[in-house]
Formats: sequence, structure tokens, C-alpha cells
Amino acid sequence: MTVADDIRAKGMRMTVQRRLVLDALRRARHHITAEEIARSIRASYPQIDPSTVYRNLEALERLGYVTHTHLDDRVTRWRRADSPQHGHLVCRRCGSEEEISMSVLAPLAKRLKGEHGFSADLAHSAVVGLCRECAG
Amino acid sequence: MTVADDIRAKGMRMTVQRRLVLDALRRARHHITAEEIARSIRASYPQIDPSTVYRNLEALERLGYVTHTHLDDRVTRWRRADSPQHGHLVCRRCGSEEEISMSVLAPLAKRLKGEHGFSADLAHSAVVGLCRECAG
DNA sequence: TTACCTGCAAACTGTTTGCCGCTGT
DNA sequence: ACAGCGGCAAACAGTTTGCAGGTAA
Repeated sequence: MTVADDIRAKGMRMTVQRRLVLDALRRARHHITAEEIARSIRASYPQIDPSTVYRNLEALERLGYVTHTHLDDRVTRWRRADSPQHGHLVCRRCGSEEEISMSVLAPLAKRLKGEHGFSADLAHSAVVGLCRECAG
Repeated sequence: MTVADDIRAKGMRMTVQRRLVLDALRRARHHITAEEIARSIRASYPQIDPSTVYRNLEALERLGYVTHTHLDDRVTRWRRADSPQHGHLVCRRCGSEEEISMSVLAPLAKRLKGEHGFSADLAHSAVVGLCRECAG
């Protein structure tokens, strides 16, 4: 079943705008912000409103097609749900970002599950701290 | 050296407002938001402006007296830097919060330091996921 | 006396919402 | 045809900033 069919099967429509948001996410190598998605779409389709992008991201997240993460600012970053999951290390001094394998985070997730019954989503928020250079 | 003396030694002033912010943080059992601090101060001193609270939190953080953390919303939470550090588990479905010992997080911090040279501040952002009840 | 600090008002960023006409199914 | 959806403009929350006068040291 295609994405479009699945969306329709859930009583929703596959509109041009929805497809453009999906495409923008498909093109992105990493997480991108709603504003970046809107900007990249509006480069070719200037009439498309940022609020439409927000509404579509929310809808697509409900359907399980996209997810979001938080780095160390107030901005939400989006990615396709089927792109490879990974953690983030963000330096609070220089702002550098490093992606890390989920396997590094897995032992903590396991422990939180065992000791607290908590199913942690360790890809959801970046780990903040000081990178090698800034820690000196 | 008292806090006031230290602040003065750094060329800054100990104002009534600054002391009130410090006091509000001292009274709080857990992290509180700037808005909660402002509200609690304004209950007795209505003329004190929220922006003054923000400016003082920033100044006190620079001096190392307070730190902030992020749960799963857009709101910054503050605490005194000398209050006991701990991690947070926040349920994305029911919103419940649980505090956890830093010792649970320490192995990850150690590994990030060893493998990536990254000094992680694992108290800075809450771990988001599903609590025992919501995970089912 | 002299910077630092304050209250006030206004700006700002990222995001959400109400309205109403449009369009996919 | 009838929901869902889009564009537009306005509202929103949390926070930041410019200004001009006030106050700690």
C-alpha cells in the first residue's frame, strides 16, 4: 500500500501540499525545521503557506510517517519516520552537532525500562554538553 | 564569601529584585519556570516585572548560581545550582514526570566521554518516552 | 558619580488557530 | 456533495530588547 493509499484509507486526502512536505523530507539528508521545509517548498510554490506545512507535519506525525526531535534550541526538527534513527550530541558552547549510533544509547534505555518501566525515546532529545574542543 | 559579596566582587549589584529571584528559587522544591518565579514574587511585590526575572535568571546563570533544564515543552525550568542534580523521565502521553538519580545516567556519560570526548550534561534535558502505565 | 539595573512597552520567534472558500474522493 | 484541507491574517506563549529614569556602591 502506498503512502497515498494509506492516507486515503484513513479518511484523509493526498493533496499537493502534503506530497510536497513529504518530498522535502525525503530530500533532506538530516533533520530539518518546519521553516526550512516551508522555505524549500516556497522556492518553487510561493503560494504555499507555512501554516500548511505545520498542519501537515502534525498530520503526518499522527499517521506515523514523520517524527520530530529537539536539539538545544526552541526549534522542532523533523525527519521521515523510516530514516535511520540516531542520537545527537550538541555542544552548548560552539553549537556543533554530532550524530551517534543508537547502540551507544541502548544500555541506558534498557536500564530505564528495567528499573523504572519507562520506555525511553533517546533519539527524541539531543544530549547537551561540551564537545571535545570546548571541554578543553 | 556570601552570594551578595561574590556578586559585588564581580562588579554587579545585589538588588532587591535579584535577591527575590534567589529567594524564590530557594523556596522551590523542584524546578520552576520563570513565569512561576515572577508570579510568586509579584504576589508580594506586584511592581516587579517579568522581564526583570528573566534578566536576573540569565545573570545568575552566568555567575553559576542557577542552571536550567528542559522537559518536553517549550518552557525553561530553573533551579539553584547547588541543589541536588537529578535526571527526569517525562511521559509524552500522560505528561507525568519522574526524577531519577544521576547514577543511572552516569554510565552513558562515561561512555560518551570515552568514545566521543563529549562531556554530557544529562540533567539538562529530560528523557522523553512512555511511562509504565502508558506503555501498557 | 557612574554604571548597572529596573519598569514599561514593544518586538520577536516559532507555532497555532479561526475563518471561509476550495478541492479531493 | 461533503468532509477534509488550504491560504490568509491574526493570535499565541515564552522570551528578549530599547529606552529613559532610578539606585547600589
